[in-house]
Amino acid sequence: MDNKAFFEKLTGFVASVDRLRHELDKQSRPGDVTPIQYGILQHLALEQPLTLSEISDCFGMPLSNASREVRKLTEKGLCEKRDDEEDRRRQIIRLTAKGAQAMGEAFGQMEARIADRLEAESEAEREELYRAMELLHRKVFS
Amino acid sequence: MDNKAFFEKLTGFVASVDRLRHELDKQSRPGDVTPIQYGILQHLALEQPLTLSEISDCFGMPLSNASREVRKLTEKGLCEKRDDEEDRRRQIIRLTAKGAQAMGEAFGQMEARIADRLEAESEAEREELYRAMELLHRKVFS
DNA sequence: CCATTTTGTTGTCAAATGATAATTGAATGC
DNA sequence: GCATTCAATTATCATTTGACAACAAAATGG
Repeated sequence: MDNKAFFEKLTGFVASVDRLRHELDKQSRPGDVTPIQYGILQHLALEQPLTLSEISDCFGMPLSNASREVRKLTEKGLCEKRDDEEDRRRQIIRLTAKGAQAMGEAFGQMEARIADRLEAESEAEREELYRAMELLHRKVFS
Repeated sequence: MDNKAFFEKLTGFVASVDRLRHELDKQSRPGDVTPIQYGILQHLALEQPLTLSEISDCFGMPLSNASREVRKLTEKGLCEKRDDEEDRRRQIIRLTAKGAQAMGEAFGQMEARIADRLEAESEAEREELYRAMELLHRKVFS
């Protein structure tokens, strides 16, 4: 298989992933949270706590903008900042109980949609899909 | 495997795909094209021609905005509109030679980066990755 | 100690995006 | 023929995002 064929498959695949993400986000994102803010909340829901620098790196966003978005989220009561005891320059970001609940609901909705989509698949097929994601994640999407 | 475990894997996977896409786009996107416009160009590079409605559907964008973005692309000489002969309400969108060349270069850059990333993989492994994408595309990311 | 680096904050600005309404011309269904 | 639907255009507006500059406080490395 040449690079070109592989790359074309990859391009189409990435586009399809993007579409599903867009669709799921659209349905599950709370109305008072912007898309980028929702991305930050999702990241926090999967991995806590995070520092501002980590958020800024992960989203390829200048630190100044990460700070702004996180401030807006804290103003909405969805996450909170705390000084790092070890390095007091750092801010440690966590979801609040309210934020965790909001993300729990959002993820629940998404989970239900994914479950619908996989209804027809057998247990063995699900495991195959799981392994496919794991493989691609490890080898392509580092 | 329960829904939750599968869903968590999916969420992490989608985030990683998004990060790679973001990184590749950042490096390959021409400076005079906005991110959304670049998405439209990529779509056209993979599938031509498209109508405005198809573009608007695919990106979940109101038709009015799709029209605006495509107009900007035509003003930049990267794509062109033509009346559909069969249904004269429709506009058929294609890349111009200039647009095709620009996307050829952009895709070439991305392809090279992907090739770097897969350098270590054997032919058999590449084929496995290819099949994994195909499987996930078909069964999950419809 | 002192210069430098790291981490974050605040403010500002232009550009990109999302959303809506009003309008046109072409097709479709009866 | 006529109402309705469809595809697209244009205009407008608020919001979101990206980018940059100036600043402050804490850590680091001599």
